[in-house]
Amino acid sequence: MEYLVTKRSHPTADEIYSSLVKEMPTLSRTTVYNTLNILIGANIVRVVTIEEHEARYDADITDHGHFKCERCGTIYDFRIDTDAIRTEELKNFKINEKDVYYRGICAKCLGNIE
Amino acid sequence: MEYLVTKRSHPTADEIYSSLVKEMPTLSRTTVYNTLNILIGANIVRVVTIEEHEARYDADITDHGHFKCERCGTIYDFRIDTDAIRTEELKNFKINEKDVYYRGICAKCLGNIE
DNA sequence: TTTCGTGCAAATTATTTGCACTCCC
DNA sequence: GGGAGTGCAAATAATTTGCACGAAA
Repeated sequence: MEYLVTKRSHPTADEIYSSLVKEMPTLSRTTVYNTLNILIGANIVRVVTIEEHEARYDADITDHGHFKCERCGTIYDFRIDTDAIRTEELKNFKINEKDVYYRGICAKCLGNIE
Repeated sequence: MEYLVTKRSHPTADEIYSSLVKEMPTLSRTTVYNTLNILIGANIVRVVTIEEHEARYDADITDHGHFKCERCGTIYDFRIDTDAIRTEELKNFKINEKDVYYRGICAKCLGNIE
């Protein structure tokens, strides 16, 4: 948990394992998954599934979107005003969770191209 | 492709396979995946990754959000005005793709509970 | 003949599960 | 002792890949 909070990137389970196993040599992947699932159940951690094949984890559970640069792979957070999204079609729906994922090229990579 | 366009649900690769294999007994899963990937590459089909473990496919490539009912599993489309989402933080970013996923309980299931 | 779509079966990979072990009350 | 957290190794499951076959051009 401390790792997720301090490192504000959006690591995969494997990245978490690889980083932490250096300090805790006995750590196993199972424990990483177990712990993550507990944290998710407690609503302290969110899953970011911006990539199809692997889940990423985020200790920031406030409403915000994720942008993934298709060139450098960096994932950026951005604030969103979800209330601005008109959703008349979901008028009588109970919305528990909102995920907004954008993909494209970030400003840094765009600058490097020119 | 015809299947995806007529059936407006958001089937998984396996659902597509299972449905089509009845009409085309020689069909293989490989061909389903091959074809889907061609269609995705041609920007005719979008992947909906509202579920972690399996990809769903959508022949509607216009900007719209997806709502998944956690009770009945139905996936609803809803129109979104993506321009209404203020994204000053992505000012100089090139955005290629926008995915909006909501989860909760749909009106129909809410009605059944009471 | 060469190319392309197809299909089988094996490989891949993130995640889950079964089970055994240890630590701590 | 008993429960919880841990870790190994095997299982699971969606998707990809290697390869070979057959039709079409």
